[in-house]
Amino acid sequence: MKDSTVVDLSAIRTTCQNCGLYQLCLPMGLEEGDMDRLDKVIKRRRKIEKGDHLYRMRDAFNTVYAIRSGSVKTYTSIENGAEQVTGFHLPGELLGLNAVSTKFHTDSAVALETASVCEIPFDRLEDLTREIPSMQHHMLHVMSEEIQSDHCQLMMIAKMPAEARLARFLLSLSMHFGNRGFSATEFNLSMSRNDIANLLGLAVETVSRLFSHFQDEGLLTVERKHIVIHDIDGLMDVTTKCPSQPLPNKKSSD
Amino acid sequence: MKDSTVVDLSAIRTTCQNCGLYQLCLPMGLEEGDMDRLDKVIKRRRKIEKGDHLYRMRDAFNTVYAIRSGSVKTYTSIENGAEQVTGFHLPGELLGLNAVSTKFHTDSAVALETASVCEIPFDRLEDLTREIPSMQHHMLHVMSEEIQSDHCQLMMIAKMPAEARLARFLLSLSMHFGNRGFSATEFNLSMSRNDIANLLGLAVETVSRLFSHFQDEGLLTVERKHIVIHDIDGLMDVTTKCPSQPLPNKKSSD
DNA sequence: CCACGTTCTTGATCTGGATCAATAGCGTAT
DNA sequence: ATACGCTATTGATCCAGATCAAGAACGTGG
Repeated sequence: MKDSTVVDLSAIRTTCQNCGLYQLCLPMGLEEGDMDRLDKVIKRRRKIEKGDHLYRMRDAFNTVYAIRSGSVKTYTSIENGAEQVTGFHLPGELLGLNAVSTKFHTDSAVALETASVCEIPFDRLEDLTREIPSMQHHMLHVMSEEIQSDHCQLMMIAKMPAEARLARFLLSLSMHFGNRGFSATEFNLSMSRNDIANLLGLAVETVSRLFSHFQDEGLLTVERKHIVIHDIDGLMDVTTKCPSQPLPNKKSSD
Repeated sequence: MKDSTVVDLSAIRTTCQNCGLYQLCLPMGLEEGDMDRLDKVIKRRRKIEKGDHLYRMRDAFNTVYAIRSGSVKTYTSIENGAEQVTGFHLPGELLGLNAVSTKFHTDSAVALETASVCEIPFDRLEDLTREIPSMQHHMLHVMSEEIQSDHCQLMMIAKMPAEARLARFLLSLSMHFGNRGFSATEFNLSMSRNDIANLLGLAVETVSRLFSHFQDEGLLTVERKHIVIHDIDGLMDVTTKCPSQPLPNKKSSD
């Protein structure tokens, strides 16, 4: 369904070099020779259908996944069966590294839509990491980025009101799409309202109401999964609407 | 300013081998020879007074810190001046690694009481990491642990009621003290109520009330900073008091 | 010693967002 | 088509925990 013509597929075998995502993904910053070595350990193009799991909590950890297309949700489940969404992941992102310390996964990863991923055996990756300095740096880089984004998420849930959380979520999606060459103002949500609510620590109903509210304000148009952002700056204003904030330079009315 | 006095400190110079924390800290799992190499790059025993900063947000990142004694709070500040506490850190913990991706710190670290830390230049550490496989693994280990604890924290703030959060916080402190050879049931809090509230995403008043409440229930005795836990199991029960939980075996009144 | 600032506790009130409830829009299997 | 299940929207009510307010306990410096 992807390359439907008669050409032989081996000739057009994808490599990191022609992946189009390589600047966002693992090979970022690698020299050509090193990229070839990486290429050799990667099992490419595993196809994943919506609802399929890349891995599940408690599975043994031996593979790292790079998303090529589609989107993936990660979540952890708690004793009592409740579920906490920890993130939505777009092409170019690396998944699974947080299991290094436990040797088994502490979260699950499920496709939100048809997706394709590259699989990288972790032990082979660790070898490479040792041999290629910039690769080592990159691994630490990826993990420290994750820590930072978690801190940000933490702060958001702990301190920001519901509307600011949703606004920030939408802006972050918009930015990611923009970075990947898609429209930053018009896109489809691959996740349900439920998943969004869960990620943001809100109830579904609240998310739904907020979408309607944003639409009433003229900030965006929402039709089910389809979003068109009309006023990025307006959304950013919402982001900073924290109760504890003095907001000295706004309107100057007082 | 490094080796200033006349007594010869070298005789009592601490090394990782005799640190007592080495099983919790960076040298964990290293062989003796490798530990010596690590020893050589570590600047030991920087003394930190209460309120002093190890580093501040936006500082250039070039050093990783290992806590030897005392305790340290990490926090990020948001645009508007609000502050989000991201963690309290006890002896044996490694600080600063999350700045790898940005090359500058995205959080600040301040001593909650007099503390001493080891400083490790990151570039030297990265070299070592490349040369000592188990060290490389350990670095990833430490970071993935941090990610997991952040996910846990996220879940807690997003899904658990106030009392469960405080109970979990106390149990986690208790466990950490226990692991370090101190009493798991009697200890002093080095952080203020304000800091606790901030970490847990609550108001100070709520934390204060919960302490009183726990005391009324006979779970613990609290006198300012001094805590004595009387009923660990009871506290654990509180931890699982989530509203979304069916709790079939509770009272059976309906 | 007392004065002043900080941190903590406790009580009274208020509110953002959860929960409950009902309906509407879609998807998809028969 | 029709029926069933799932997801989303919208309204009405409720409550956990925030906010406001007032003391009390402590620390620190004169």
